[in-house]
Amino acid sequence: MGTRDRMLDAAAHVMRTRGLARATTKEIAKASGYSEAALYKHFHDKTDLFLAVLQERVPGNLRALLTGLPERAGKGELRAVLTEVAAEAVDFYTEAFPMAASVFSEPALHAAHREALQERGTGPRAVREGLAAYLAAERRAGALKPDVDPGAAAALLLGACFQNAFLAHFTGDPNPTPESLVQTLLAPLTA
Amino acid sequence: MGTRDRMLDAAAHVMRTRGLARATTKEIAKASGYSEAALYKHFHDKTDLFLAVLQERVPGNLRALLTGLPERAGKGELRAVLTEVAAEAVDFYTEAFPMAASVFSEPALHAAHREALQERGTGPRAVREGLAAYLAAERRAGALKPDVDPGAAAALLLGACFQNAFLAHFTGDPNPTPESLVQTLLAPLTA
DNA sequence: TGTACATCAGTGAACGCGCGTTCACTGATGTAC
DNA sequence: TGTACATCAGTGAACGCGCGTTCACTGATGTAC
Repeated sequence: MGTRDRMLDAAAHVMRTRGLARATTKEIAKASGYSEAALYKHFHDKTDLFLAVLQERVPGNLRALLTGLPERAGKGELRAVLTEVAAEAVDFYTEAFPMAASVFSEPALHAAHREALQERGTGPRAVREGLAAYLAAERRAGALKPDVDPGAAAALLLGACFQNAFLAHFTGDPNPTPESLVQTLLAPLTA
Repeated sequence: MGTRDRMLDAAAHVMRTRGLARATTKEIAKASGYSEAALYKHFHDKTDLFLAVLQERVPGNLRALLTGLPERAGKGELRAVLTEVAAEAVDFYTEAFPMAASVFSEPALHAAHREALQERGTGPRAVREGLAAYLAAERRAGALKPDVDPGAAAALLLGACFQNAFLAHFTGDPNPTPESLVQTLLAPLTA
């Protein structure tokens, strides 16, 4: 693992454990095992470092799971797949939250980040879109009713996971489980 | 409107418009029309000021709407009520997001905030709970099936609104509308 | 093989700046007699 | 009514500190002849 990677790991770690306000160049340098000056050999400035963290240290398990979804469509696994995705999504969002918060701190960082996302055609929407694509495939396969809106369904499920992750940062109170969310999403609610 | 209120307004405004990192005592003092020193006559320190913003400047329309829900249960308005709540929730979360992000910045602020919420028995969970209570009432009234989980249903709908608000801060891409979310939530998905 | 120089990752110490905070103070208003 | 003092909201200017950033430098490794 190269120096740069160690620095990104250190930055992500400090952001998560010490809070954004404590994620200073000194603190990150110390955590990485290098000098502050070394940071500037690898990143143009602090915004550049944070931008790299945002782009390269967002946890990747969920993305991998979503990539594999298309070929699992139409095999009667709908409920299992959704439950799996929901569970993974909670973990993903829980880890990503403190990093995403940094974007509300610095308008300059926010703008640069948004631009970088647009260029790469990715971003926080990609997760929703990945799940929506899978749901559309299941609909085509006949597992979902033809008038179902895959985008809305993905938004409901992932939104609940997203908010669960946020709330978990505030209180230890229990959230609805992935199973109950999927059950409630799939079943008819009205009598 | 008293001095203290003007200061809180100014702080909330600066946080929303200039970003957390620019929400300094200087900037807030300037926006409020008072000196920095005056800030310290009304708040013990900066954390105390931020804590007050978090407690007293979270937008209140949604809360008012939720308070009025119980008496609207069992009147066949289910879909309309949910759509109204969802629309209001998006506005609420959009406004509240930049302020909530501040909590990920300072562990000390986070801890103090969490403690204050616990004491007052309120917090970000209260919204979900308010909606869940309404759904439970509708279920009792027979508008929802008896095996519906009100907590999970509230989590799905509000979670989607929460994430919509977050995503709107990143890109201008359209999100699922409140109507489509409610429709997808209520209707049976599986064939 | 030895020598002279180039390259490169990384450092310690310092820099100026803007931050949160405090100080001694002011001027307006209230109050006692 | 006039005078002397108390109270109170608010200020301008300064404080020390820690921040992000840069500087001149070092020592190890590579390369030419």
